[in-house]
Amino acid sequence: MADKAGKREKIIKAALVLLTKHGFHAAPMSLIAKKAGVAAGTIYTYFENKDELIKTIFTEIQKDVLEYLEKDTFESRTTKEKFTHFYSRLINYLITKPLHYRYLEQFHNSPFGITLRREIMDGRSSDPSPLSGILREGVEKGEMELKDLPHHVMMAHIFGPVLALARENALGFISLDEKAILLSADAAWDSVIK
Amino acid sequence: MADKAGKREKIIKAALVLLTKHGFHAAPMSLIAKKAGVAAGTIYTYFENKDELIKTIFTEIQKDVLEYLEKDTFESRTTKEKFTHFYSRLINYLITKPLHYRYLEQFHNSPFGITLRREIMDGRSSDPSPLSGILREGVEKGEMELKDLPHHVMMAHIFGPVLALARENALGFISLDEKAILLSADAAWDSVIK
Amino acid sequence: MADKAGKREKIIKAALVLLTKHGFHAAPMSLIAKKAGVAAGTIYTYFENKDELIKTIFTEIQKDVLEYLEKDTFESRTTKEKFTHFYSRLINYLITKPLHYRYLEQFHNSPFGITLRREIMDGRSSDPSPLSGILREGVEKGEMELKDLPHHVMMAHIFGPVLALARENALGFISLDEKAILLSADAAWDSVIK
Amino acid sequence: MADKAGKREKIIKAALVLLTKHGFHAAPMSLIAKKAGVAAGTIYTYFENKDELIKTIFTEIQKDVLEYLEKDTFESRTTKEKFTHFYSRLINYLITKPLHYRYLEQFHNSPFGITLRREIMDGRSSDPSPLSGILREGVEKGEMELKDLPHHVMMAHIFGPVLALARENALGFISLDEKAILLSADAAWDSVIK
DNA sequence: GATGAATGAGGATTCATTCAT
DNA sequence: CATGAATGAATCCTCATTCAT
Repeated sequence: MADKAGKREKIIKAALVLLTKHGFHAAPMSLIAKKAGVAAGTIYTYFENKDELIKTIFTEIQKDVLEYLEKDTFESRTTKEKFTHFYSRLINYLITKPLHYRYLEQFHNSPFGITLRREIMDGRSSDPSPLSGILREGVEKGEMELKDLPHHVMMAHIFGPVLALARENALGFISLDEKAILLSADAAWDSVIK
Repeated sequence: MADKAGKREKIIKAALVLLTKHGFHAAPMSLIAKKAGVAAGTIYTYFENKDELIKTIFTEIQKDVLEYLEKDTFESRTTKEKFTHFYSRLINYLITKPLHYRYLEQFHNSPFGITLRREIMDGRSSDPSPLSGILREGVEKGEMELKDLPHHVMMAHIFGPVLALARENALGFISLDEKAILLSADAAWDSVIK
Repeated sequence: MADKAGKREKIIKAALVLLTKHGFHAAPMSLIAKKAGVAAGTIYTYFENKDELIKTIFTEIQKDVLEYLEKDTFESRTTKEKFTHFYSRLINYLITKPLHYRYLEQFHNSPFGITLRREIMDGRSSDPSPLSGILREGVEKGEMELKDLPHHVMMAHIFGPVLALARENALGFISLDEKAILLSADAAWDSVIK
Repeated sequence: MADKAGKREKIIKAALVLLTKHGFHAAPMSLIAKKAGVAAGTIYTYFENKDELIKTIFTEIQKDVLEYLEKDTFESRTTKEKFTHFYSRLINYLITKPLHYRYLEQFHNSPFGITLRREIMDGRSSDPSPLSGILREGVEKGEMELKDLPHHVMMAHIFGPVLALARENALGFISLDEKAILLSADAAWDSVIK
């Protein structure tokens, strides 16, 4: 029992590393098995096939991100504070777990991610991000006014910089400190708030 | 002679479409050859191997982008105008040529792109973007003041939204009009200017 | 104890269905186990390996056929009657149990069946069919005369049609009624009797 | 060009032997390639996949049989003669080419063959055998009368024995001479003619 | 006895690249 | 130069069987 869980975890960990390093296509199942310390066939005890493995890892990371984002959120904060908290926690997560960031990025650019996005657009799956809710609430409470931007443009000015910084970080080009992250949050805030 | 050039072009065009559509790994050389109307072996007359083909296409697209960005640039403009011109032209290019955008994105996320970025960081290759120059000039002329952001953060707040919007567009989720592009340029400007 | 017998039966029943449906090669032990409601390893408690399972099922079906053929046989009948009885019972069995027929056919065409046939020819195993006895007896009693056919030719003209009809039936191409069976028995009789 | 044809033939010949010997499932493509003296991948230059290879071999054998059956057929013969000619040529073919016989048998018992049969039943494919025509013609000319048997029963009494004998022969249990074949043809005739 | 996770050899198929024509 | 048949290493996945619990 404990062993079972252990093997599943080992496979996921090995897969995360290798799928990120080599890319989804270029990471052989045999190599993943080897790195995980299991036989090739064992992976198929836990995951139906390579695609399922890839999707499962995404789901687990996503769950992990969302849990992380929701920590230490207090109702009493102003919208700006909530926004900053969300923004900096997100960037923090992606920066402290570059492997996860790289994985998410690759996933979103793959057919899997594109399909998922389409489902979210169609309403077949739900958007997991709490950001839209935070901003809407702020407007309703009259705490601030949003620029008159199309929704996608607004999102692009918030998530775009986050992902750009996470990428630079993951590639080892930069290392962000807490202060820089807050400055970035402010810049993002300025770009969408009147 | 003309035929030779013609074949090279046909191969590049076919490869661009297929590498983008299926991904670098999932686009067989044989299929590219077929779509280009040449024999499989012929590709190797023009390109040493698949990797070279991929890199060559990137170089050609990059050249194409830069040429496009430099058109209609007049000295007389203010820095804000120059910035807006650069920003909206870049976004325009990526939006009107989604195939090129998708290719660039995939390239940058591949080992090829990462290696290239590393070379630029090390000074072995040069940064092709004119943006840094535009902003530096504006500051020197006293036209505006930049926020006190680390260079990478500033770049992230300009290029991040551009790429985010280009992605949405390429995936068919949105379609940007000229007005939205200008609003986005303003938002980006607000995020980095005091 | 009762449970043990029950499990063995369940495995055989599940295996009969799946081996017939998918073919000996294409029916995984794991699937058989699942259908039988036992663990994969359990099969190996009752059968040494897959080959033994396959052979055992054959033996059980063969026993079943022979039992069926010997029912309601009375000494008082003429040879023609005995022949017709044997012929129509055989065809009836194969028609009412298409699964068994398909299994036997597949078995006989497999290396297992060929080996078995070779053993019968060599005298290492015995021919289980009572037909030869019936005909010999009829000749000895002077009830009829057999054509001067080689033994194998004679057998071919009796069993050949039976199997051909059973196949058509199993494939769902025809459905034989009692009358057609008797006509077929007559035709077979005509083909080997002077 | 000559080489191309040569390789295709070598593959077919090797596949015929190995698919027959081991069965469709148990004959690896790699082994077929090895026996044919080509690389594993080469088979896929000529055949889309294993299924296509199997079906192609069937088609070629079928063509071969039909050509053989149609040789030396003269209009002047009586129906009995035509029947005997057809019957003995068929049996002769199957006996002199046991490999082909074994292949056909396996094919007909496989999903491929069953699908084909179903298509013939539905009229989507055509029945290649000339037998029905021969018998119909004889009846129309008043040369003989057929027993009042269902069509499938009649066919079973003609093809059943042929296949049974071919099987015995292929397994090496018997060896039929010309005389035995003619006797068998007579027996078959007797079984369906009034 | 019963379980079912784990094993790893084996199989079908793909595809970048070569080279004889 | 152009061709495209041929190559064979590499990949994903299956499944009979074992064995610790």
